[in-house]
Amino acid sequence: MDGHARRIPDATVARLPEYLRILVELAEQRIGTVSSERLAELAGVNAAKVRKDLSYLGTYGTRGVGYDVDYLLFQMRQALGVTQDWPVVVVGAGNLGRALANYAGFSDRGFPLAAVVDVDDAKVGTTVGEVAVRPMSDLAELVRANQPVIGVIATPGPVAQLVADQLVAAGVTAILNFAPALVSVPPNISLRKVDLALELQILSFYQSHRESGSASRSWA
Amino acid sequence: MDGHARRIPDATVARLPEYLRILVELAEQRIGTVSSERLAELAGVNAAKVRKDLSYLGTYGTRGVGYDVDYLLFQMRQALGVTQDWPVVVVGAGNLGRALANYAGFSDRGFPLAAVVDVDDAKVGTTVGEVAVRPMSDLAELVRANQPVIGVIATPGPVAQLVADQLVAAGVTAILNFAPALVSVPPNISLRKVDLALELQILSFYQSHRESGSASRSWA
DNA sequence: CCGAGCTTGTGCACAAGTTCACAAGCGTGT
DNA sequence: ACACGCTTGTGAACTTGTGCACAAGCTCGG
Ligand SMILES: NC(=O)c1ccc[n+]([C@@H]2O[C@H](COP(=O)([O-])OP(=O)(O)OC[C@H]3O[C@@H](n4cnc5c(N)ncnc54)[C@H](O)[C@@H]3O)[C@@H](O)[C@H]2O)c1
Ligand SMILES: NC(=O)c1ccc[n+]([C@@H]2O[C@H](COP(=O)([O-])OP(=O)(O)OC[C@H]3O[C@@H](n4cnc5c(N)ncnc54)[C@H](O)[C@@H]3O)[C@@H](O)[C@H]2O)c1
Repeated sequence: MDGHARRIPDATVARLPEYLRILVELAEQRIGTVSSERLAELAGVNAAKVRKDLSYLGTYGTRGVGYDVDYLLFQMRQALGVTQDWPVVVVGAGNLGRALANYAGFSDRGFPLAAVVDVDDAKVGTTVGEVAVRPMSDLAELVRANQPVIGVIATPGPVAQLVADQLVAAGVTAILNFAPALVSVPPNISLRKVDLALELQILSFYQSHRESGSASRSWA
Repeated sequence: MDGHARRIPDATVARLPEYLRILVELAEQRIGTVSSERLAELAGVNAAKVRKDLSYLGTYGTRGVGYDVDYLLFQMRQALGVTQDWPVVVVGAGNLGRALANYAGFSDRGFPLAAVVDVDDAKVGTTVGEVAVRPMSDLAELVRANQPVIGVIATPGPVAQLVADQLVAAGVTAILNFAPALVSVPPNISLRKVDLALELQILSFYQSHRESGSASRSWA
C-alpha cells in the first residue's frame, strides 16, 4: 500500500528517535524547513548518513530546499509507531523505579505511566509519581486494561528473568530492562537493556587507553 | 611491554563489561574454568565472538580446557581500567540524580559516589545517598580532590552543554550524559549518552513493525 | 523560458563487525 | 608413546554500516 517495503537497518532505527527529538525542537521554534546538513549538525552525525537514513522512510525531501519539518515529523512519528501512546508499566518501586515514575519526560513523549507494581507489601499502596503502587497480582489486569504496554524492569538483577516471564505472561510485548542481568524472551517480544554501570566501565576503558578514544559509540 | 598493541574494536569494548559481570558471578560461584561456549551462553552472544573478543586482550585461554576464571577476571579488569576506583560526581540532584546517588551498585563495581552538586540553593545542603548536595561553585574543588573523576549529567536537557563545559573546565575527562540533548566536548574527553525515552521509541518501532524485530542492540 | 545555485537521493567503494570452519594445541587414558 | 576428544585462536567469507561524490531535480531571478 505504501510502496515502501524496504527494511530499515538497525543502525538507522537507533538514530531515528534522535532525529525525532530534533524535529520536535525545530517545530517548536517554528522552523519550517531543514536541510540534511543542518539536521546532521544538530544530531552530531554525517549529512550523507542523515539523507540515507531518511531515505529509508520514503522520499520526503525536496531537492534544492530540504525537508519540511512538520511533514517529516509526521512521517517520523509514523515510522517509529509513536502516533499513539504506549503506556508504561514499571516493575519495582525502588530508587530507580520511583525516579522513572516521577519523570515527566516520558508522558511528554508519548509514554504515559500506566502503573507501578512491586512485590514488597510495604511498598504497595504508597504513592509514586501519579499512581499508587500495586501488587504483582494486579499485573495481568493492569496490562490488559492498557494494551499495548511497554514493561520496564527496575528490580534487582537476580529476579529480572522472573519478572520478564511475568510480564510476558501478562501480555507485554516490549520490555526495557535496567537490571544488570541477561534476560531472554520469546522471539516476538522486543527487549532492550540499559546498564548504567556498564556505561561507566566503557568510559573507564577509553580513559585508561586515552589517546584515540572515541568513547561515543551510541553517539553524541 | 606486553606485545599486545592491537587496537580493540569499539564493538568489542562495549561487550567487555558484560563479560566482566559474568566472570564476577562465576568467581562468586567458585567456578574455576569457563569455556567460550558457556561464556557465550551467559552473555547471549555467539561463541566465536567471545573468543575473538577475548583474543584482543591477549592469549589467556588454554586449548582443550577453556579460560581460568580468576585469571581472565584479572586481565579483564586490567583491560577495562577498573583496577582502581573511579569516583563519580553527579550534577543535578533531581529525580534521577538522587536515584543514581542512592544506587549501591555503582560503589560495588568500583564507581564510588564522590559528590552531588546542584545549582538550586534549595537543594544544596540536603542529603542524598551518603553525601550532602554541594553548590556548583564547589565543583572544581571536588574534582581536584578526587581525580580521576567521571562526571554524570542529570540535569534538564537545555543546560546539559553548559554543565558539560563546567565539568570539562573543572578537569573531568569522562562524562556520562542522561539529558536528552547533544553535548560536544574536546576530543580527548570521553563522552557517552544514555537516553531512556530514546530506548522506548526504539521499542515502539520494533513493535510497530513486528515481524523481524531484533530490538536488542544496546551493546548488551 | 533558461540558467545559476542549492539540496536531495543513491551508486559505489571502503570500513567495521560477525560468523564459519578448521588447524593447532592441551590433557587424559591406555 | 600415541590416539582421541575437546577447546582455543584466527584466516577468510560474508554481512552490515559509512561516507564520498555526483546526477537528478527543485526554486528563483531575470
Ligand atoms: N538506582 C539506580 O540509579 C540504578 C542505576 C543503575 C541500575 N540500577 C538497577 O535497577 C534496578 C533497581 O535498582 P534500585 O536502586 O531501584 O533498587 P531497589 O532495591 O531500590 O528497588 C528494587 C525494587 O524491586 C522490588 N522487587 C524485588 N523483587 C521483586 C519482584 N520479584 N517483583 C517485583 N518487584 C520486586 C523491591 O521490592 C524494590 O522495591 C537494579 O537492578 C539496579 O541494578 C539502578
Ligand atoms: N527522572 C528520570 O527517571 C529520568 C529518566 C530519563 C531521563 N531523565 C533525564 O535526566 C535529567 C534529569 O531528570 P530529573 O527527572 O532528575 O529532573 P529534575 O528536574 O528532577 O532534576 C534536575 C536537577 O538539575 C538541577 N539543575 C538545573 N540546572 C542546573 C545547572 N545548570 N547546574 C546544575 N544543576 C542544575 C535542578 O536544580 C534539579 O535538581 C533530565 O534531562 C531528564 O530528561 C530523567
